[in-house]
Amino acid sequence: MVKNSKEAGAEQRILEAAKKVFMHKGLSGARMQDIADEAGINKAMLHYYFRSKDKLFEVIFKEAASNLFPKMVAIISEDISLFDKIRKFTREYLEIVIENPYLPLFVLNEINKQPANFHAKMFGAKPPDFSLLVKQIDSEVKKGIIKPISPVHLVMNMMSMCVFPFISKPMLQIVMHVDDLQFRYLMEQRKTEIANFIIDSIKK
Amino acid sequence: MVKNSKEAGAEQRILEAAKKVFMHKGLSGARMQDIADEAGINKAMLHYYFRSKDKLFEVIFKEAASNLFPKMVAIISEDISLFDKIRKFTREYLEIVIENPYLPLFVLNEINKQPANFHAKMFGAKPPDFSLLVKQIDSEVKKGIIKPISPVHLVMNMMSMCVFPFISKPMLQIVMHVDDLQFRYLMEQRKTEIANFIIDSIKK
DNA sequence: ATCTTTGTTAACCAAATGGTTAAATTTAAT
DNA sequence: ATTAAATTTAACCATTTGGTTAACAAAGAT
Repeated sequence: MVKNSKEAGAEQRILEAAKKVFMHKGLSGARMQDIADEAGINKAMLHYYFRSKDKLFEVIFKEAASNLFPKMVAIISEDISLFDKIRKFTREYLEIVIENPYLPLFVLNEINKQPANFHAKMFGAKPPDFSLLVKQIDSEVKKGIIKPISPVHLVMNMMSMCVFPFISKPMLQIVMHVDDLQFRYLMEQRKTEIANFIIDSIKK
Repeated sequence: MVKNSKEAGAEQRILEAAKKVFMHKGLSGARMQDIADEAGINKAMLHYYFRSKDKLFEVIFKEAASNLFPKMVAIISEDISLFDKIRKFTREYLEIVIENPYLPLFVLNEINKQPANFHAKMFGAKPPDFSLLVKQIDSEVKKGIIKPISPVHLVMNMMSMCVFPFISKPMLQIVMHVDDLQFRYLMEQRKTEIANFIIDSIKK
C-alpha cells in the first residue's frame, strides 16, 4: 500500500523540492538533478509531471508570488483608517515574510531578470494597485490629519522596512552582531515597531 | 597602431564586461561567452587574464562590495551629531546607489548564496561594524534627546529605506505607476526625504 | 486472468559550457 | 634585424546539464 514514496504523491514531493531548490539557488543556479535528489525520485519524473525546467519554475514562481501580492492588495483596499491600515499591513505582512523568509529575494530577483515577461505573466489583467492607498494618504494630508508627505515615499518606506531585513539578513547579522535567535525576535518586534515608527513620523 | 580594441586595454575591458554581465545575470546565470562578446574579445582571453569564472567573479564581487561598505562605515564612524549622521548617511548612500542601481541586489544575492565564505572572504579581519552608531543612538536615548527606540531597529529602518527601492524598482513601478524618469526623480528626493522621515519619527 | 493505462526507472543523447592548447601575431628588448 | 616575451585566436576537449527513450512495474478496467 505504501504507494510510491514517503507520504505525499510524487507530484507534491516534486513541488516541495523544487520550491526549496529554486528559492535557494534561483532559476539558473538550480539543477534538475538537485530537485530530483531533494524529492528522492528519478530525474525523468520531473519531465513527466512538468514538461521542462522553465515550466516547473513558472509553477513555483507563480505560487510564490500569489502568496505575496494578493494579501498585500487586500489589506490596502480595506475601508479602515490610515493608521489602522498601516498597523495591519505591517503586522500581517511581517507574519507572511517571517513564515517565508526566502520569498522576497526570490521574487524580486526574478522580476529583475525578466521585467518584461513578468508583468503580463504574473498578474494578467489586474495588477496589484496601490493607488487607493495613495489617495487615502493624500486625503489625510489635505485634511490636515497627518504631516505633508508624498504618498509614494510613504508607501516605499513602509514596504522597505517590512521586507528589506529579510533580504539582507546575512549582512545585517554581520554588521549588527545578531544571531539567528535574536533576528527572529527582532522581526517579531517589528510587527508593531514599524507601524509605530511610521506613525510617529507622520502624525501631527 | 590600433592596439587591440576600441580604447582601453583588454584586461580593463574584460572587467567592465564581466561587471555588466554578472550584475544582470548573477554568477550562475552569466556565461563566459556572454562576457567575451560584451568585451569584444576571444573567450580564451578571460582565462588568460583571470584563471577561471569563479576567480573573475570574485574580482568583480570584491570591487562591488568594496564600493558599498567602506563608505558606509566611514560615515557612521564620524564624530558628528546623530541627526547630522543620519542626514549624511542617507544622502551619501543614496548617491552611491543611484550611480550603481544594480549593486545592492547583486551583493545581497551572493551574500545569501554563500553566507559562510562571504564573511571571511569579503572583510577578513575587520568587518564593518555598526556598534559605534548603536552606542551613539543608545546614548541619545538615555540623554533624552530622542524618543526611546531600539538602535538595531533604527539602523535597519534607515538602511531599508535607502536600499530597498532599488532592489524592488520593477515591482514598485508596476504597483505605483511610476516610469523611469519619475523613479529617478523620486530617488533624488529621497536624499533628503528619508532623513526627514526618520528624524520626524524619533525627535521629541 | 488479461489488457490498458499510468507511473517509474536506467540508460542514453545532444547541446551548452568552462576550460585548454598550440599556433599565430604583436610588442618589447638586444 | 633578431630574438624573446607577451598577447590573441581558432580549434578542441571533458564535463555538465536539460531532456528523451524504451523497457519495466503497478494499478485499474474489462
